Amino acid sequence: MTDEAGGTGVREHSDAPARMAAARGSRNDHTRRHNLSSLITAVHYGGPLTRAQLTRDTGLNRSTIGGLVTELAELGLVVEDAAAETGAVGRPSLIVRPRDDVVALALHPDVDAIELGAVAIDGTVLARRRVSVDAPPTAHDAVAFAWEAAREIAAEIPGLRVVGAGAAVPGLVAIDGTTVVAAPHLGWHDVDLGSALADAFGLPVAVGNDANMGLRAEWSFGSARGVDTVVYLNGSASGIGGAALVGGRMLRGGRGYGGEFGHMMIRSDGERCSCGRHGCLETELNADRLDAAAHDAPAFDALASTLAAAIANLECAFDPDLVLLGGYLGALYDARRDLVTERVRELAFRPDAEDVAIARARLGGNRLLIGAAERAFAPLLEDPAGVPLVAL
Amino acid sequence: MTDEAGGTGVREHSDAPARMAAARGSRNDHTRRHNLSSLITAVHYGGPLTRAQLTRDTGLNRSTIGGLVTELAELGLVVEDAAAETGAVGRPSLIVRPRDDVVALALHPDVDAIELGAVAIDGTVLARRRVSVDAPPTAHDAVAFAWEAAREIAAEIPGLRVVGAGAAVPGLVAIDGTTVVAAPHLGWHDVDLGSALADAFGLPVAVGNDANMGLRAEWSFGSARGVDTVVYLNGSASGIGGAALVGGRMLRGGRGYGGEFGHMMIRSDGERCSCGRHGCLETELNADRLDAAAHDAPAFDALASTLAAAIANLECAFDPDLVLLGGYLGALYDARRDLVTERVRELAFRPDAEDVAIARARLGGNRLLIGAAERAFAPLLEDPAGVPLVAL
DNA sequence: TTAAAATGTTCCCGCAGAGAACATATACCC
DNA sequence: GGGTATATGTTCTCTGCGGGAACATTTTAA
Repeated sequence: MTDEAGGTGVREHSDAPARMAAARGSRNDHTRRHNLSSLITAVHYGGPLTRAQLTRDTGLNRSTIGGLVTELAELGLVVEDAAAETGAVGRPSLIVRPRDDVVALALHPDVDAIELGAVAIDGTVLARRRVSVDAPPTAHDAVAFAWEAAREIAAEIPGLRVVGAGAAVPGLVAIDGTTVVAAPHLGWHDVDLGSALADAFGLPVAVGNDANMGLRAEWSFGSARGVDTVVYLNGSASGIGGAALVGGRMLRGGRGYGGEFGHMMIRSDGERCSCGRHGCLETELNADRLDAAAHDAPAFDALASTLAAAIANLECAFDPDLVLLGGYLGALYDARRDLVTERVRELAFRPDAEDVAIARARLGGNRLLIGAAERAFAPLLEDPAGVPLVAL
Repeated sequence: MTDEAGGTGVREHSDAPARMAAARGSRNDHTRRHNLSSLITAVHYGGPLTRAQLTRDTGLNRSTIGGLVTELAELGLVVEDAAAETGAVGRPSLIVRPRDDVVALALHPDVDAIELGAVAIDGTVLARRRVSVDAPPTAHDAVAFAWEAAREIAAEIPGLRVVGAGAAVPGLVAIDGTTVVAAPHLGWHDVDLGSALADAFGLPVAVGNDANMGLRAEWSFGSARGVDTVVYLNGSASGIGGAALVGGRMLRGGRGYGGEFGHMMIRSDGERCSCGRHGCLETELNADRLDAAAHDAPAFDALASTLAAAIANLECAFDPDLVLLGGYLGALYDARRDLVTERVRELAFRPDAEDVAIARARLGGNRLLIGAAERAFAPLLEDPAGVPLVAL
């Protein structure tokens, strides 16, 4: 026993509460909330499902499912359709589908453009607006554009009900989900984008790093759908963004800066990086170098090997089920798929010969909007009866 | 929307169940189980606590706490003592403490010795047996010794009730928690230690990597007590073991091989490592090099800088609340604390100037036994009424 | 047309926690 | 030493929620 926990003394002020953050006392209505959450989550990720399927998936009783679905319908979150022709024996089961007028707003300010989308609860991007900008936008620019675009969308699609807004920002976002601590390419430092958005829209807002949002989208509806442990690397003009999903949860870190794999050291004698260190991945393998090597096979192969080394390094740290590559890293992988696979196999630490699974991201232009919307939907999925919807 | 989830079709066989592993339908008795778990978990980590404290911590009603504690007492897991003198106004609250005759067995086979301990539910090592060996033991040796040692301990302390056994092994352990896939220093490959132990003892067994077990112990009762995100590096004769706690959960990875930071690339032109790669941390910074540099300040400082580089690398990947160092890495850190801190600050990616928190592990010789026991206690803490205790 | 199968609906039961009312045990004040 | 305030343990009742049986509904198959 350690010095601080032994003996027979009673500790009136224990650290137990900290350990019990997820283990609070549970009341009966927590059960109800949990089950409502299970159902809306199931139709969110799984699309339209029959009541019978929900009964099997959850293990709950038919009658309970009936009551829960009725409550979700009264909350305006799902609708029940008559069954399609199934060809099966027995009374056809009602189809539960998420309503397509429940949306989240998703904002993506970047160096050359600002984008806003309205994303339905099933992941469909119902509408989007984009404006190109000559100079990196300020947070005020982003909020002003978001407001205008939202008015337009509201006029175009009447009757939308909004649960909240999410924003994907190319930079470091604090753990509070509102403050952009540093977005060098935008020139933002300690900008409280979340509060600005929340004040403008009167909605709950979640701000996050763009790579995290991208991985979230790919996990929900893309190449990493439902995979438990994923490492994500995305190459863009502003460098390499990284994110990781560990045991089904986003790696956030103590301050929210976790997953910055672009600054993992990949060559100890490499060039100096903007972060002050030497040989960071995003310095050794960036868009400029890739362009320069486009017609120089050995140089191109060397870059592919660098990618493989990064993957191998991440593989021994995370042992992921899947390594997901986006942006120019996805393109590089597709162009030298065999070489990358072979080099990873050579370098990989894994004792079983089985190859590391590598895939390319595939949601494309909607990825960040979908990911930001996912963040905004999260509270609704957790407590369907506790989150108000407001008219857009 | 993606190609696979759009449209209006009904998916009878959705992937929803996979997403709902932790979101299964919940019955009322789940609530009871959860609350029992909360209480036993609280006294496990927090030591003796008053009923009043438990009431505040959980938010449950006094009467509910009374019933729950009574049930835990009937299960033989806790005892209630009369209050000590508190000096406070009001009726003194009963003290709930874990019973000290509920134990887990903890086994630690290593290259030069085998060790077995009986660890009480409050983390106290009640008894331990150790035998030195000339050659690395086989799994059979380990099980045979464990059996003998357990018989001795049973004779020494009568009346012990055992919940299960845990084993900490210096090597890679599969995600199933029973198979040692590769323990090079022991010469073990694909050895099913878990089943061998379970067959011998008739108990549930959890086998794990020694670094994971060590971090678990430090998190429960040591330097990382209750910290949410921790990166752990432990230097021993058999190399550098690594482990990470992410959001309060152990980083395991898809196959159970996560956290192998000893094979993180730290010098791209470094020496060849036993794993086949070059410049792995445990090759650049091992016990031999440390011994050789003991009386050579510049060389010693260089090793400290290597440690700092490793910490900085892990810091930008995980953004941990704490970096925990054990074994010779802890000693190295203590010897060059200022240098390591300064180099980490130089290299650190974090935008806020705040230093990365670094600490030395402190549980010492009992660490692995405590960690292995923690793993064995985990099912009991999760479902106190569902795990049988057997006489030792 | 009838039987079988699967699902929706209704009603009742049991379990678990909340809360009120009461009992008990301490400290503080006079 | 006695009375009061305060905090906690105990008992009893109430409510909410899921399970399950019985019945109703809707389909396919014979």
